[in-house]
Amino acid sequence: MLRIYNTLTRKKEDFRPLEPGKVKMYVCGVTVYSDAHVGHAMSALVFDIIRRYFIYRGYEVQFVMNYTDVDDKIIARANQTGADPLKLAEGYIDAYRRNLVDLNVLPASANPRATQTMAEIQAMIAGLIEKGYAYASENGDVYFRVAKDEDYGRLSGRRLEDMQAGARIEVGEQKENPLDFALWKAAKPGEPEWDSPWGKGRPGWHIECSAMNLAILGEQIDIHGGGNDLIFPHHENEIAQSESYTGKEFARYWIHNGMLQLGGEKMSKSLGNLVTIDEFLSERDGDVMRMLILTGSYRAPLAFTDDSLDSAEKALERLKSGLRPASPNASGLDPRAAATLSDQAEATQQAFSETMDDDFNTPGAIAALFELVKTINTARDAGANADQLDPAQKTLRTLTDVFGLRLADKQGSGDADMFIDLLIEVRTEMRKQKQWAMSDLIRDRLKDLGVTLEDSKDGTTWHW
RNA sequence: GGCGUCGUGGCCAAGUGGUAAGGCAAGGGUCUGCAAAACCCUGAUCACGGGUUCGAAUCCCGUCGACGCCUCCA
Repeated sequence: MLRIYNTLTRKKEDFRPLEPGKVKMYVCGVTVYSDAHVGHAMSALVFDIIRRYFIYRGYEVQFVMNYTDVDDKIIARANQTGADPLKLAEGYIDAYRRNLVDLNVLPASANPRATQTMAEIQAMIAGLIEKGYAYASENGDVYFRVAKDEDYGRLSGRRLEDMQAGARIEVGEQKENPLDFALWKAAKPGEPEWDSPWGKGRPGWHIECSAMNLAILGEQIDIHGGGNDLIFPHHENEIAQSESYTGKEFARYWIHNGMLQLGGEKMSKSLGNLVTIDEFLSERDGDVMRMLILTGSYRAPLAFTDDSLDSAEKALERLKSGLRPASPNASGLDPRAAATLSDQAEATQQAFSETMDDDFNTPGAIAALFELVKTINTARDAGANADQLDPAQKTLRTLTDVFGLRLADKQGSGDADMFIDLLIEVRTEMRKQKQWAMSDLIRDRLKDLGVTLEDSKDGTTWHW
């Protein structure tokens, strides 16, 4: 039984989908007003891994991730640069899409955008007004009436009374209660605007997610995810809107990833302590970021440092070592010794699932994979041939696929392979004649070109 | 101040009642012409102080500390 830590109850709970065998999940995407950073990558990767695990377990997964393509920051940014806000957003959406591809994140079932969900958003706002959960102010804003929602605050564990103290109404807002939040914002001059029953304007931030969920996934979903910085107010408000509108429980399980830390602090656009995904990928492979996340637990803060990345990179190499081919002249193991390979493969597969079932415990699951790697390497050293290694290596490949790791060699154009093989063949002859100096030169020069040779008593292997 | 998460070997980190997985780093060794890789061996009593229990890293109370949210934020 898969167990998930539910932010709503602060407990691990058995996962029971609304519909057997199917998972509806929605993850809050990004507001596209600048380049995405590795913190966004973390969130995308965490939920990609969760999604892939559901698929591995045989679920049919509907995965929706939105783009917030109209909001204050986008408008502010556009005004600074003289660009059109919607075009600006479009550009950043394209960039983020490319980032996700580079990070090997599976494409979402749907990527709704605020600007393309306008009808649904307005319908929902109108419904909320009708039910008394929202009101339009004189200036054309529409606010959600927090006091009308008895269990407001249940996700973030806050009580309205506690929050009243520090809350203030900004100049120009016409709220009944300082904690009321905007569903619709009246347009100011020069801003993107849409017609509505309340005058020209644009949606507030929270309503788009509620409307998109309703439009694409329906009134109830299994899993709602996002960074834990969204718990309040964003997800709290989503619950308030959706449940007030439909009268039904919105999401069964709320999953939140921890924040990526740079210099001991949360990486964020407002703090400015960020590394963009593009910057990261120019330095290291996307697998490294994924591995970093896998070696930590998704709910905890994660340190993004050179040391932690180096460590992740090495760990990745270690996983890859399990996939290296048998030695060219392997003599083969006796059947009994070979059986330990398939035994371990089976044990690993089981340990993998058991561990992952416990709230996606990736560090534990990775540990299981390392055990398999060790068994494979030991067997290879002992002379296992390709056929004997195959089942265990297939298992390793399958399970690393579940994590979305590509484990690809650095380059490997393919065309060079035959020449490298030829060089090795020649070098092997030289080594037989003890021409060490020339043999070492070939090895060194190939190393400079990124090709690593490894000699063993059973022959020479190479990898990029 | 309120709400929440957390504090395990040099670093990262699993483990939520029965005497501490795994990775990285370090040291020693095997293999090897050398190198690399791989393999083997070596290390923690779990922030601190109380308490519950036959028994606690694991439950309870307190202290200290870190981080997140309480305004936009993955």
